[in-house]
Amino acid sequence: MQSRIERICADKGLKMTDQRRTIAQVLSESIDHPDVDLVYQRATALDPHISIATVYRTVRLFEEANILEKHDFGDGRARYEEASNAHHDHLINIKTGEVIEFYNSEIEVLKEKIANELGYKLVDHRLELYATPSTDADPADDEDGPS
Amino acid sequence: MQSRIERICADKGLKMTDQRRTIAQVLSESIDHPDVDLVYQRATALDPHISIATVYRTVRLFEEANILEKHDFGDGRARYEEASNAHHDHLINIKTGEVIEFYNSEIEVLKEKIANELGYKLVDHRLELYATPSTDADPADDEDGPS
DNA sequence: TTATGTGCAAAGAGTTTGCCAGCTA
DNA sequence: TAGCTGGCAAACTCTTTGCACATAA
Repeated sequence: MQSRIERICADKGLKMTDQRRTIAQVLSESIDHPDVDLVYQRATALDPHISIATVYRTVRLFEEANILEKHDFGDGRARYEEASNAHHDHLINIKTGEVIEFYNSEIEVLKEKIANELGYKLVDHRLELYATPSTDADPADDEDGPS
Repeated sequence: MQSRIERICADKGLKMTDQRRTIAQVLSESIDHPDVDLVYQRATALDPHISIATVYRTVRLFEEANILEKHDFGDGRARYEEASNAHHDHLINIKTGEVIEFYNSEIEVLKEKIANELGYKLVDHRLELYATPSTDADPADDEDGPS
């Protein structure tokens, strides 16, 4: 069974090895934003014949092929997620490290506008909100397990 | 003559050495967002008896004393600026590396609102716009009226 | 005087790379 | 088969730290 990313690799004509296939599968199945070490752990769990260097080379390859997006949430290591056509920003729960994606069109418009008013053309941007759960709010992932 | 930062250090009761005084002066006079190496270069130009380790230790000390703000603009090294009470975000000119500060109250409000709607309380945030200068020399060519 | 700061070099963390064997197309 | 790919360890960048000496208060 081809993973989503493996299919994209095939479309792009990338040579597929077992290692790349495994890493592609791991990334296709990751709904979080894993760092290289986490990808490495998940990949070696499926197939021990993968080195950390290959993970680094492969995520870079995928990033350059626009298959992955690289993020830096300020903890000194790169985190990856599958590239999506739908742009979004990130809210990082600083209690748990969990990353929540969100999109807000008003903010998107403002970003463009600010750049223009300063005499620039927006090429890229980064918006990250670092936050703690509201005490009385729904996202209760502390003790209670999900059902 | 005491630099602005040196005065703050005195207020906070930090022990002042020649090295700290020099680094404080360099940072007080820097209107850009220098990285550690640049601070080191500027400091050693004033006084060669300063090691890079001391610069690292001093910027960390100043950061912990809320004298400096540390930024990470995605190039793998930390950049510093004097802490100001006035919050602002950054636009990075990707052609030159120049950093422009800006403040937009609409964005500030939206950040809070988004976090709240997701069930979180905003603790910190980061907004960076990566942009190139508009080819047109006149920045006032956007259709929206200025704020 | 005494706690603290500094210089130097070594150590760390994350990431990249040279080289040769191994595998894909 | 030809040439790209992977494993391993060494190298690299940025940053921190152990230790002995120097210095502010």
